[in-house]
Amino acid sequence: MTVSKIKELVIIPETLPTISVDCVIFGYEENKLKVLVRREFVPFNDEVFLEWKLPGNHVRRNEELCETAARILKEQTGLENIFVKQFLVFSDPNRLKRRERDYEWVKPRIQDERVITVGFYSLVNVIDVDNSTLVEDANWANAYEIKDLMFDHNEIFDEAFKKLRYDLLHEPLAFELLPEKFTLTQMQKLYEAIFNTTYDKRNYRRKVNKMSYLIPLDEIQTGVSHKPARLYSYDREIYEKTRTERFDFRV
Amino acid sequence: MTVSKIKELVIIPETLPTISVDCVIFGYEENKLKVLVRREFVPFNDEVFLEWKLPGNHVRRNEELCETAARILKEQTGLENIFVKQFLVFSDPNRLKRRERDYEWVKPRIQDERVITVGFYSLVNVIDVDNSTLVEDANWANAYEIKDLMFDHNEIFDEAFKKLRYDLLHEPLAFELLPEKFTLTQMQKLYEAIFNTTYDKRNYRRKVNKMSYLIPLDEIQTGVSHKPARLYSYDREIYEKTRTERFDFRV
DNA sequence: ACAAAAGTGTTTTGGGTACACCCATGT
DNA sequence: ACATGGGTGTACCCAAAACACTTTTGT
Repeated sequence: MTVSKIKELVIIPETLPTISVDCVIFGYEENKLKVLVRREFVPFNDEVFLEWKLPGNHVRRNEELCETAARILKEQTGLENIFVKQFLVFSDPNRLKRRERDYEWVKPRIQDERVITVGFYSLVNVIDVDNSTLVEDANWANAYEIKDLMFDHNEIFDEAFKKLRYDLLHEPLAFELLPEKFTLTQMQKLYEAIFNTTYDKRNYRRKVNKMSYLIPLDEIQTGVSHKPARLYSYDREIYEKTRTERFDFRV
Repeated sequence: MTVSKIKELVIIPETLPTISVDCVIFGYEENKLKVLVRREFVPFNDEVFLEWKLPGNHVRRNEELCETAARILKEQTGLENIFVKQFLVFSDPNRLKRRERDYEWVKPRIQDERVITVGFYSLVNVIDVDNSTLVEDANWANAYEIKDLMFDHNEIFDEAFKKLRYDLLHEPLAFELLPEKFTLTQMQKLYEAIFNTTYDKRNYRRKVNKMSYLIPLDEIQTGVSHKPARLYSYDREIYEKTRTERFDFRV
């Protein structure tokens, strides 16, 4: 049996040795911005440390990086067809060796001591995530209270958050985190959660009312004990047709 | 003699097999935006094709990606301490195989058929480049007339140009392309070259006069056959102290 | 009736944009 | 004297920001 024959039979496809993808998965739930972190038990010096890291994985030989990111997302949340976006590459030759116990933990999991990682971020609506498909060691942490993460993952998170905020002002990303039909107040609260601020309701509405791709539906909220709000939906086609270079989503 | 002993003696350090850096080196000369491209002679089917590509290189085992980019810049232009910035990763598994003759050419130069490349861009003032240190096969091409490049390099160039324009509106990058002391008209012409447009002189000046880190010097142009212009310099420290999240360089 | 969120207009302020003439220098 | 680019001010319009009350529903 040749080596290539053996390779074909191996279930886990071959991965590239010195490159990986790490994902910052942002979630939105109860007007709060969350981030998915994974718990790991790290044995070191006869102790076991409870640590947290971002989900990540190796890149398979025949996949694009965004496919790696989509795969990580599926593994962690069960969701498919989710928006993912690369934001920065982290290439410090010592990035895995900043704390000895982290490196001891990761050593048997990598093929080369040098691993360059490409950071991706992703947006999911937490209510779409079936808690049974969320892997057991995953946890939705408050984005404003991220604890110490392993390796350079705090840095990766910080860069992802910066990029998320920038992109939200320049692309219609918010609709990845909103339900199909949403109220303007829901949209406003989402921006407030991500930018950690508050906006004036009237000014906010004046601004978003200029967006032709925000479609007011002939439908209102039901089951709320106050005046029901009008529902809106996002029309991607209108956005694609009418977008201009300089447009931004700032309010 | 052990393998590791041999490795120590090899002059060219070991490089990572599946990752490379490609550089889009922007230059500015005579109010024109240029890009450095390399000429390659590509033998294929008993013919020799003259082709062009972006400069690139493998990543050494102990260097950060930005060090790889700086090394490429030094090799191509002789310049050191130049601004470089990563902008996007290109990971199409077939990116080297889009044209058969390109792949035949590159095959003996790579360690693995799959190479993911990280795009960096860089800014140099072409008059700083000694033509004797510019490598022979390099050429400053007009950024608006880029010919067919090898592999996915047209795509890499397009993305670099997009990112350059974005960054120029949000960071004080222009000063990387301007001489130490410059006139406001020189600065305006630079933006006009990069954005391929023209601006109103009075409005442009009103805008840049609000930038506290643009220092008017007690010095004017000499040797020009018209009213000599005032010279300005850029004060990085003032910029760092006074920059705000939302500021932009749009005019 | 009350609680809770929806929905709506006006004023002020500052920035963007459009536009034309005189000035200082070298030849 | 002339050619060349340097340098300046004003008017209009629109967007940003600050600000408070009425409406509709469920309980």
